[in-house]
Amino acid sequence: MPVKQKTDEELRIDDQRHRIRHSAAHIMAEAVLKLFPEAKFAIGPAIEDGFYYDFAVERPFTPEDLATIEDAMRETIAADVAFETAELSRGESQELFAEQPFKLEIIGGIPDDEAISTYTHEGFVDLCRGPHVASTAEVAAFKLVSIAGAYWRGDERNQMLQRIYGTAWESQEALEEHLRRLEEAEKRDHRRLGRELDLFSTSDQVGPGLIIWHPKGARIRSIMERFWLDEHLKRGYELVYSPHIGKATLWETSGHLEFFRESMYDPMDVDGQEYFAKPMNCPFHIQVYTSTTRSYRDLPIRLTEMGTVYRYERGGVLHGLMRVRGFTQDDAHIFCRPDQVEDEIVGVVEFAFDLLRTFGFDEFDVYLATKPEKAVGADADWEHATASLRNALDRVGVDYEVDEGGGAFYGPKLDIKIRDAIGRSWQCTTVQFDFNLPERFDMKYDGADGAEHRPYMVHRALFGSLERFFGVLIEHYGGAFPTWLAPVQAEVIPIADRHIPYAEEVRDQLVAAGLRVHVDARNERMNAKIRDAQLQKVPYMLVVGDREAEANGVAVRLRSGEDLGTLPVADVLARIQAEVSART
RNA sequence: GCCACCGUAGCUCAGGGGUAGAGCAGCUGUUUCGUAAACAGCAGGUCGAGGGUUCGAAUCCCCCCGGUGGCUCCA
Repeated sequence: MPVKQKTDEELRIDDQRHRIRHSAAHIMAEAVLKLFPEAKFAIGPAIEDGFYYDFAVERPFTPEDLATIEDAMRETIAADVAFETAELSRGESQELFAEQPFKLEIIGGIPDDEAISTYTHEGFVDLCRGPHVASTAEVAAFKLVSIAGAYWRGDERNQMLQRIYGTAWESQEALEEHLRRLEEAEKRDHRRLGRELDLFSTSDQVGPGLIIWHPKGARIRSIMERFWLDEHLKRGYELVYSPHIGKATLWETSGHLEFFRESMYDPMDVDGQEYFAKPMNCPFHIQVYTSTTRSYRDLPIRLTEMGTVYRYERGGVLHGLMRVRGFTQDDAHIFCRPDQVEDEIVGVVEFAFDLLRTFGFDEFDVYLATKPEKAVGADADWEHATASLRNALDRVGVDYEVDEGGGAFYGPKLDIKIRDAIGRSWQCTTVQFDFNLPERFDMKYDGADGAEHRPYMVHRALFGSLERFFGVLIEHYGGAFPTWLAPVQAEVIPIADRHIPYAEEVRDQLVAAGLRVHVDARNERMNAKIRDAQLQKVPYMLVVGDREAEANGVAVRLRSGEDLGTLPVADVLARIQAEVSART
């Protein structure tokens, strides 16, 4: 869980790359100025793997412009000119950038006691804190990647600027390595694998952001759900189910219509009453709680549901399984007494790590978000809840970062992000206190003291959204799901048609033992069947020919390409079953 | 929602004012094969939808829908 410390050498390279990228941004700005003299400059920082620069220009850039700009940049780099820095007074800098409104705005935002510096190369002066490389030639390898619109200062009320993204490296090899990594990521893209492995789709006819699970994807999902349910039952959660719509009054009480309306779909009319599709499950779980009086002895109550919610997302943000309009949360609500929360949080955190590890993730980043400016609930409750989160994390022995003021208005929260096989980070688990809903729904329990008390309420989702988690899983495994999850665990490959009956016998034996097995009885050569099974990333290929039928065995090939030779069917069964029970 | 780009067969793509093409997949036939693609034939398209310009539009223009990369948003 601790974040890995970088070595001195790694830090040196990071610094060098940062300089290169920042310098590349300047060189690009200079090239743009040469080609578009009227361009106004905004900002141009180094970012992960590259850089960008934002410009206000008469017309948007085109892909052809990128090539022209690249050429101009190459000239500057070939000229090997030095970067020179200077410190200016406020007045001098304002004079220098008199024609550059964005720069003037930035200068206006620099505190009086801070120095204003510029970096200059080849006559191009930019307001800049630095640092840069000594000379343009150090930008050894770069490539302009894409054009995008971007709002000035990231605020959509502001002017939209034209942003050019580029990548830059200390050597041609490093650039090529980066491009290879991008290709690798593209091969893992869950949208591509979703189609190639026939896992899911979306349809124009259904609508964007709405996922259609195909048999193989649904198979994996059902395995995930079964495992999920077993683990919850083991840990004292109770399963509930709730409807997909609820009356407007419910959402008024919960406050969703007041605070979340822009993410909710318009209501439908049912017998003259307005009903809304649910954007969250909590109000329903609260109904379970409030359906009867509760005693302090009943607590904690842990209610869980795979609840499908619908939220309006703007068209431009939809992305495969990662950002959708209808998704299923592995939701749970824990209602407990203040003296129970810390243990409850420990339980949730340990549960989350167990669950995520089972799905092959072992690097986590944990964030604790505390009370924001605007918040509901008593200070004492906030303090108690936040302390419980901290104590729980300490007890579990987790390193975490604190996001001061980053909590929701209704309670502090804890987020867990996972790192996938190629180092990308994904938000999954979230654990949130809620001081708002218990109040709004007037939840209570009878305490040992005979008085009524307000329970604590904790929302938590471990996968987060099943759709998104599935997308992350696909990319993490690159479609090669471990045996326990693989939609087809073994493909039986008869060499000639006369081996089909035996192949079916083998399949039947394995299926009877609970495995997912398919016979490739197509009129194809064995080589083609192996190729297709490889491309489908089936963990086991069981080749059967005369020899195997004779020996009552199968020739086992793994998707790694490894050939295990001929094994008795019973041995293969045992081997696969062992992997399934170990969840590998 | 905003900016840019894209939308041609199930998939990947070519064609870019004179009414459509390849490979793979599919179907049919032949072949019955020992660890990543047998061979042959056939079929498959209102060129995302609608409107306009034109003698003629897949091609040019407008608008809508969908996708991609960003921005913004993300209880």
